[in-house]
Amino acid sequence: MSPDQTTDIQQRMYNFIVNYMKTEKMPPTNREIGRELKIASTGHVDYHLTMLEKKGLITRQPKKSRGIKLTKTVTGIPVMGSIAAGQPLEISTDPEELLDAGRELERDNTYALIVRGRSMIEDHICDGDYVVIKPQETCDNGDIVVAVHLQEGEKGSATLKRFFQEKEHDQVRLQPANSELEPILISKSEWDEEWKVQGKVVAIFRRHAA
Amino acid sequence: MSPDQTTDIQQRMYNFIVNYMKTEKMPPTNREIGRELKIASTGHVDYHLTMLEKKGLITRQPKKSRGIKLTKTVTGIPVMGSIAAGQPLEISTDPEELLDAGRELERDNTYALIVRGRSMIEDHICDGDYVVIKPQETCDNGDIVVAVHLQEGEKGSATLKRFFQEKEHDQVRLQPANSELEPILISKSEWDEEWKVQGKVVAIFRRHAA
DNA sequence: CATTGATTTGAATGGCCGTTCTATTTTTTG
DNA sequence: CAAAAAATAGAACGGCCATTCAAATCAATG
Repeated sequence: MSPDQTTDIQQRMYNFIVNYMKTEKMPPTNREIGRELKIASTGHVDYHLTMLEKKGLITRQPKKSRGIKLTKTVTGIPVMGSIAAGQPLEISTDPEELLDAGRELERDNTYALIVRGRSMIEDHICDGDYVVIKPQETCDNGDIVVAVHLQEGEKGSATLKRFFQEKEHDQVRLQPANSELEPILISKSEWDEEWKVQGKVVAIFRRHAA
Repeated sequence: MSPDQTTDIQQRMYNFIVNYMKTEKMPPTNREIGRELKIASTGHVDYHLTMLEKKGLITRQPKKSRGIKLTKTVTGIPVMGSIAAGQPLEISTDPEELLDAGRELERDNTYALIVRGRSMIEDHICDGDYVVIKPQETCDNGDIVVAVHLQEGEKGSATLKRFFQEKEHDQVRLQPANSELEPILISKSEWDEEWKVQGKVVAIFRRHAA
C-alpha cells in the first residue's frame, strides 16, 4: 500500500459514492468508481462493493447499471440531546434522532438540541422546541449560545443562555430569558479556565400536532 | 390515441421520472420508461426524452446510462406570502420563495407563511417566523388556523388565530394570542356564509442570524 | 520461512444501454 | 381531401455495464 493512501480504500469508495450522488443525483458505475480511486480492474471494484454491502453500508441491485443504494440516509441534523437552564443537562455523544430541517442548515457541523423548561421563554423558545446549533467558540454579545462548564474529571454540563461580555465588570453574564431566573455571572478568569462557548443558535423549529 | 390516455405522454413520462427518482434514488433507463408507459420502442422513448429536453424539463448526459437530470429541484415548501392579525394580509397565489424545512413536512400540500406582527406572541410565534400550514377545512378547538374571510367580489383576506367553536353562544371565536388584542366573534350563520378554515399550523420555523 | 487470507490484476462474457435508422401509422393543417 | 408534421414501431449497432474467473501479489501470522 502506497504511503499517501491514508484512508481505507473502502472508506474512500463509500465517500466517493456519497459525494457522486450528491452532485450527480445518481449512483456511479463500477468503472467510474475505479477511475476515481485508481483501481484498474472492474472486478476489483466489485470486490470492495461486495465488502461494503457485507458491512451494511450499501445495498446492490444485481445486474442493474448503477445499482447501488445507500442504506443510511445522510439527511437530517443530528439531535444530540436536550438542554435546559435550571438543571443543565448533558449533551450526548451519539445522535438520538435526526431532525429533517432542510439541507440549508445541514452544514458547518450543525446539530440540534431539544429545549427543556422555560428558561428562554421570553425569547419565545419553548419547552420541546428544537434549537439548531452551529458550533463555534466565539460569539457576539446578545447571541444565544450553548455554554459549557468544564469540570475536572467529569463531562462538562451545558446550558442555553444569551451571552454578554461585560467589560466594565470584567465578567461574563449568561442571561436566561425568564425574569424569574437569575443570570449566571462569571469572572473573566473563571470564564477562561472553566467555561467554553460550544456554539450558537441559528434556527428554531417547533412541531405542532398534525 | 386511445381514449383512456388522458394525460399527455410527455407529462406522464416526466411524472414517472420524478417518481422513479424519488423511490429509486436514480434516474430510470430508457427501457424502464418504455416498459412503464407501454412504449414498445426505445427509439420512441428517446424521441420524447429529446422533446422533454427541448422543453427544458430535463437535461441529458449523452451516452451515459440513466443519463437524465431534472432541471427543477422539487424540494422545499412554497412560501405563499405573509399573514398577520392586526391588518390581515393577502395570501398570494404564486410562491415567493421555498422554505427548505425537511422532506417530512413536504406533503399534504403544505405551504408556509411568514408571520407579521405580534398577534400570536403569547403562543411564542414571533414576527418573521415561518408557520407551516397543512390545508384542511376542519379543525379542532384550540388549533391555530388560517381563517379566511370571504368577501364578495374580492379576494379573501386571511388571518392567523386560535379557533374555538363556542356552542353555548352559537358562535365561533377567533382568538389572538396577545392580551392587547380582542378576539373576533362570529355568529354561526355568518361563519358558515362568509368564513372558511384554510388550514392549520403544523410547524414553526425561526431563523437566527448566522 | 511457510501458510493463510486478503487484495489486486487482466481478461472474458453476456446482457443492458443509448442512439440511430427506416418504415409505418396517426394527427394536424391548409 | 391532400400534404405536412408528429408519433410509433422494429431492428440493429456499438459501447458500456455488472459479474465472474483464474492467476498474481501482498500482508499478517505462527
